[in-house]
Amino acid sequence: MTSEQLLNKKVEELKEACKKHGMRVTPQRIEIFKEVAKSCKHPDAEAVYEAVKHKMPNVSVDTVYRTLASLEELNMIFRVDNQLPKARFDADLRPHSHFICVQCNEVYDIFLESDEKIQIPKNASSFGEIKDINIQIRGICNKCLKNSTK
Amino acid sequence: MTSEQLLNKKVEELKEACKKHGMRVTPQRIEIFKEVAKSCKHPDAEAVYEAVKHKMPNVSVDTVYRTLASLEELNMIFRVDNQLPKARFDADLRPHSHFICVQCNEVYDIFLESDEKIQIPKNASSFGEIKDINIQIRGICNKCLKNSTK
DNA sequence: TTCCTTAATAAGAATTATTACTAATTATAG
DNA sequence: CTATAATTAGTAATAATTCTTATTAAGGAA
Repeated sequence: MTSEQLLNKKVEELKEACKKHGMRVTPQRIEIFKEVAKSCKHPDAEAVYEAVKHKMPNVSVDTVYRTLASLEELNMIFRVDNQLPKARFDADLRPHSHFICVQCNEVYDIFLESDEKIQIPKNASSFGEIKDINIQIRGICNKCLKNSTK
Repeated sequence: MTSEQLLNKKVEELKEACKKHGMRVTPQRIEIFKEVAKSCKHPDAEAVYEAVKHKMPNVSVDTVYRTLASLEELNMIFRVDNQLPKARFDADLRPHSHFICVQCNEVYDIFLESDEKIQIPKNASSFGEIKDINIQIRGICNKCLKNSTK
């Protein structure tokens, strides 16, 4: 399946999710979702706004923030846990972790190998009902390492 | 060792770290650090400010933010990865994870049992140089679960 | 001890990210 | 076709954090 087809499939999922929750399928919603879904950059709200503006010059900042929030409620996207001032979004729902570069703030996806499995700490469930688990690895990415040795 | 003694020990560590890095030991630094170190609440900057104000009524918001940042540089405290608008701080340097309640935003420490070990995803190091790893479990804490069934 | 350099602080203004509001307009989905 | 959810534009509010400038005080030197 090409990335184009994969994206279309995700858009279809979004449409269904909207209908299921009595939300209208609007071009803005589609575009904003596609922007997050097609990027591996884990964009922030501003980046999404800038990108969507190319296709829809009239889109408003407000719509982007509102839409990102509703896509999150639909569980079509989620926020990446980070220590940065801006929220970063991810539309890849497969369980995975993130490598966050402390220098350039780039966020990379880390997928586990087939024989690996995310380990939930034994006594985690003693604190309450678990919804999800997030793992971030912080460090300096290869790109930044390369630049600093120049 | 009492918690009082433990706190004093940590303060001594801070003083040494300051000297080592050519940073002055100021009452504000001590107080702000103690406030984070003695709490298990993972306070945000505002909470630290409010608490410190009781002892030092003239302390400024700015000093709290600046000091928290420099304590972080000294590796005496760190930020808890979260999706909340406010940064939360932790002075417990022992490796541990966090349970974050999505309802009340409380942050609980999760320590691994002696036979457990944090698993770093195999291909994490392929992205760059790893500095640290963070695990958050998101869910609804026992307190909130109890309140919602009432 | 006193002096001196300069790091650190206080106070409040400024900035940044995000959210909210208004009212008029658009366009989805039944 | 129609009811109304969603959007736009523009502005305002808010919340978290950072900057600016004058002042203070830590800690080394005399």
